Parts: sequence; C-alpha cells; structure tokens
Amino acid sequence: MRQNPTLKKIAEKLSLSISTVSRALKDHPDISAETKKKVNELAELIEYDPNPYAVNLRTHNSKEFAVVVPSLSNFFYHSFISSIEEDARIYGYSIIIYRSSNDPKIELEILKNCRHKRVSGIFIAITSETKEIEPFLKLDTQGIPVIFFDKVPAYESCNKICVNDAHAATLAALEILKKDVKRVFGIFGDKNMSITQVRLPKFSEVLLNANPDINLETVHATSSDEAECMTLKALSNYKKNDFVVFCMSDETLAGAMKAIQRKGLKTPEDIGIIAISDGMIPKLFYPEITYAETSGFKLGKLAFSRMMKCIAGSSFAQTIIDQSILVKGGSL
Amino acid sequence: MRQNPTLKKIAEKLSLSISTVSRALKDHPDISAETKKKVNELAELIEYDPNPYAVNLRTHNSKEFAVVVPSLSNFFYHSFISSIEEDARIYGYSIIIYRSSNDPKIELEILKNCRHKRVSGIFIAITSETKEIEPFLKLDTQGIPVIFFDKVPAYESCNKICVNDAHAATLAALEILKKDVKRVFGIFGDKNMSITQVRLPKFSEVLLNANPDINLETVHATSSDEAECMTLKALSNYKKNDFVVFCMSDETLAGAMKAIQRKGLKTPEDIGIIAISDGMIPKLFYPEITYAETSGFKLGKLAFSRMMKCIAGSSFAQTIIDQSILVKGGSL
DNA sequence: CTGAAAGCGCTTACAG
DNA sequence: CTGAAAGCGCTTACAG
Repeated sequence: MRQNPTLKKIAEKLSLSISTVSRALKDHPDISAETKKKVNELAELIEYDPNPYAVNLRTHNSKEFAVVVPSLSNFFYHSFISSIEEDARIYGYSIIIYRSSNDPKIELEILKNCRHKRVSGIFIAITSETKEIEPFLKLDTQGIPVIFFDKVPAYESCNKICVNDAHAATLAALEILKKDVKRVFGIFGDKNMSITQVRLPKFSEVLLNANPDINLETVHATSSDEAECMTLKALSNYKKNDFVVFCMSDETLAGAMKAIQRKGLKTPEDIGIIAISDGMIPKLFYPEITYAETSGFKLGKLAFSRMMKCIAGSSFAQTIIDQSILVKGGSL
Repeated sequence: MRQNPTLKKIAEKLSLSISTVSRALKDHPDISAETKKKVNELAELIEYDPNPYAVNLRTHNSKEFAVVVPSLSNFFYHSFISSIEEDARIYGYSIIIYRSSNDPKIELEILKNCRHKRVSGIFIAITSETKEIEPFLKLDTQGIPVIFFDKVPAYESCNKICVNDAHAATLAALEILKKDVKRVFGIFGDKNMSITQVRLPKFSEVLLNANPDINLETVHATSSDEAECMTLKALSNYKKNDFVVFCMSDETLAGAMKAIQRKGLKTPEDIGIIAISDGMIPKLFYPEITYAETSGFKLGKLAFSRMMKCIAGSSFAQTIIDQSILVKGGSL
C-alpha cells in the first residue's frame, strides 16, 4: 500500500517545518505569500490531502452525517436521503446510512455507533416503538446535533422537521368533498405510527364536519397485502361511482390499487381514489392518482439547512413544518 | 461537550498503565484474568468505546465501506444498498453513500474522497460515460478493494458482480416464444449503457432464431416518459392479442404500462407484457407483470461476501454472475 | 504479567 | 513570518 503524502513529506521537500506547511495550506495570515505559493503548488502536485483521522483526532470534526431510518425500502426516505446527499456533497460532508428496522434496540446501538464515530450530526426518523428520547437529547448536549424528521418524538424541545400531516389529510378530505360522494373508505397505517395518529382524526374531522351524512369506514393495514385484502372486502358491496378510497400512504395505496385492478374497476369512472404520497407510485398509473404531496426531497432540504445552522452554533430547538400541496391526477 | 471515556481514564482509575488496559480490552494473552475482569467491568460501566479516529490513525482500518451509484432514485440500487447495509451491520462496518449523477468527473471526485477517508472498500456501479478505469485499479493496489457491481467496466482483471443480462434477456425471449405471437415491441434503455448492449442483441437473437417470422421492433428510451410516448406510437396500429411488449428495465416498464393503461388495454387479454426487473414495479399491477428477475438484494449479498474475501487478503480478481430467474405474473 | 516509549498525522498555543 | 513542542487517543514492539 503506497504511502499517502503527508505534511511531513511536504515540509521535508521544501525545508520548512510541519507547522508552517500546515498553516500555509489553510491560508493562515501569518504565512508569507511566497511560502504559501510554494506549499500549495507542491501539495497540488503530489495530490496531498489531509488525513481525516488525524484531523478529527485533533478537531473532533468528522465531516460525516448519519441518516437513520426505520426502513430502506421506502420511497419517501429515498428521496430524503437523495436530497441530503446532494447538499452534503456541496459542503464536503459524507452521508452514512443506518437502518433501524423499526427496532428500538438496533436504533440505540446505531446511536452508540454514531457517538463513537463522532459524526457531525444525525438525521433520524425514529421507530414507531421508540419510547425513550433521552439518548437522543444526550447526543445533542454532547455537541452532536440531532435533527428528527418525518417520524418525530412528541417531546417539545428538539429539532424536528416534519410534513404537515394534518394539512395533507385536510387537503385530501377537502378534495373528496368537492365530489358528491356518499361513501368513503379510508385506509390508514399502523395505529402506533405518529403519522397515523394525526392523519386519521384530522381526515375524519374535516370530512364529517363538512358532511355528516358521509358513510366513512376506516381501517388499519400494516402492509400492502393487508391493504389489498381490506379493499377487496370493502368492494364486495360496491356500487358504481358511489365510492372513494383514501390511502394515507404509498404502501396502502399500492394495496388498494391492486384490489381495484383486480376487480377490473376504472378510476375515476367506477371508483375514485386519492392518497397522501411522495408522488412516485401515483405517477405509475393512468390516470395518475391525485395526491396530497409529502415530499421527502423538500424535507431533506429543510433538514439539511437546519443542520447547518445547528453546526454553526444555533442552540435553540425548532420545529419546522413543511406544508403539503395537492397534486391533481385524474383518479377522483 | 462531555468528554468521552478514554483508555487513560480507565488506566488512572485502576492504577494501571494505558498499555495494559488496551491489551486487557482486546483479550491479549499476556494479561492476567483478574486484570482483564477489572478493566472490562469498568469499561462496561463508563461505556468506554475506542475512538475510531485514533484507532484508524494507527491501524489504517476505517471500518467503512463506500457505495457509489449513478443515481439514488432507482429501485435496484436501493435493494443493493439495503442488502449491503444488512451485512455491514453484522460485521461492524458502516456504509457511506455516494451518488455520481452519472458524471465521470463527480465519480472521480468521490473516488478521491474515498481514498482520503481511507475507506475499507468500495462498491461501485460506474457511470455509462466512465472511460478510464486506472483510478479504480490504483485504489486496489493501494489496499482499498474495489468491487464493481451492475454497471461494470469491460476490463478483465477486476472484481465484478453482475446480473446475467444475457440470461435474463434469454428467459424473457423464451417466455414470449411460448405464446403464439406475431409482433414484439422491445423497449430498451440508453444505447451507451452496458446492460443495453447485452440485453438487446441477446433478446433479438433468441427470439428471431427461434421464430424468424416475428415482427420485432426495438426502440431506445432514456426515460419513462419517452418509453410511454414510444409505446403509444407503437400501439397506434394495435391489433388485439397480437402484440407483446418487452421492457428491459423498470424505467421503461413504467412508461409502457402508462401507455397501456392510457389506451384502456388489459393484460394479458388485449396485450402481453414482460420485463426485466427487480420486482417492485411488476407487483404493483394486477395481474402482476411477468419478469426476469435481476435482484439487487442477491447481488448485494454476493458483492459483500466477495468484499470480505478481498479484505481477508484474496488478491485475485473474480467475476461473479448472478443467474436470473423468471417470475411469473399474469401479464403474458 | 506489566509498563515506558514511540509514533500514526495533524493543529495550535507559545516563543522568537 | 517561522519553528519547536505538546497533545488528540490509540497500538505495539521492546524491555523488564
């Protein structure tokens, strides 16, 4: 393994001290223009780059951000990661990916790992089972900013970036109300998930307050397959054009669409459908599915910019809510 | 920022030397059982964990793998990353994600970054424009194993893990031949992509060798939207049940399905469709789309195990080909 | 069985 | 404007 160029090597070749070379490279005002030029030229030539481990040992700045998510097979998190990666490149940070598998024990281990690696900051969507948030707060006090996103804890005083679940649910409900609909079938995710706990009551509230006569049936599905089964069951007493399906997530949407296709129904003629989604799955169908957007990409941008402020020393905690927008397809 | 526990702290509390503590912690045979016990207990108590930067500075082992892909909005790469992440956890490695945006310049920069970070190894799917592979080989000689996957260079002597494109194309062609079909519309990706250059000729060869009377039309689409347009055009002189669409990728499949839905056609009654895919998109439709599987997950497992062998000292290069299997849906 | 010492490659107060 | 020196936290030959 060829040795990488070091400060020492440059210093020797130029008959300077290591300190001077180090300073020249960081454009320290003490160093003469001439020396700087010499040093930089040689550094360029031999492709010098500081050993990040040595730098970190001194400065405690790893230039690495961790992104922790419950699952990697999720379109929303992908856009988030993609978005963060984009910004990180620009600022010279790397992104380390961790998956908690929705297991608080693994999550805790990951946190420990992040601490030992002295990452510069953590972006995390917590598991639906996470109860204790002390470990997260502890990291914050140790100088590792923690930005919660999407799945965030209830605790007030921490940095949270979330989609406006209530707003998204409201947009979807209002869109449904524009149609003359008697029956709404709402498919929601796991009861334990914080997003379910916001989206379900808000959706019901908006819908039923505006029109108490609507026959609203809600179910909880923990997988696409389950959502498909439940939709099929609901469709057993189907009446043409009298029925709207609402899906609170891509996962439930995938299941519902499978059931609708299985029954040979067409949207929007035979049945209406609307979802809350990041947008990938809605665009696979024709007509495209109308959805209230929760954009992982936008959330990533917001989270990253909040992170940079924390790194720069902003100490107060802040909750940032990304408003949702309605993207019209032709499915309703 | 609270100070992390160090060897020094343990040594002081126990009135031992740092060397002894270090050895005790790694179960060195020289150290007495009694001392080991004392040290380990205290280490446990104060949650000692070695500073990875200090360790790396000495040992040059970062325990980090880099994964470099052209794009992060790609289901295949997600499964690959997910698969690698799973194994990495077990072995105590972290995964750093890089996206080249299919730009060889960015790719080169990433490579440089990996070298400076002294990552333990690199998994990379190169860009379709990558011409020079010397930089990759150089890393290998510097002791950083490089495992190419999916998009691999033509150069012989390097570690490559790929799906068997020829095999997948063959499986799809054979499946089409089972039906009595006159007309096949094949949608392929960018001409520059290595996978296109294998899948297209093989598919044509198998199909036409078996049945020269088949009217095979092939097109290249660089996006879903383009694939949709091209499919719509092909469908303009559509005759019921006389037509099979073959899509070489998820991207083209998404476009083709959009066109088929737009025309109000049903699979397989009105039109047959078959693809090469990782499996996510085919399963969104009913009937599910028949596809020759190229599994990012399986590829990840193979790549990781090859990586561990390289780390362990295996120096010869090896090309591993993952065979494809046909997953039957009902779309053909 | 244990310890003193050198060194990994850098940064930065201190001195001149 | 430049340099000698200490130190970040660890590992490991060397000595006893």
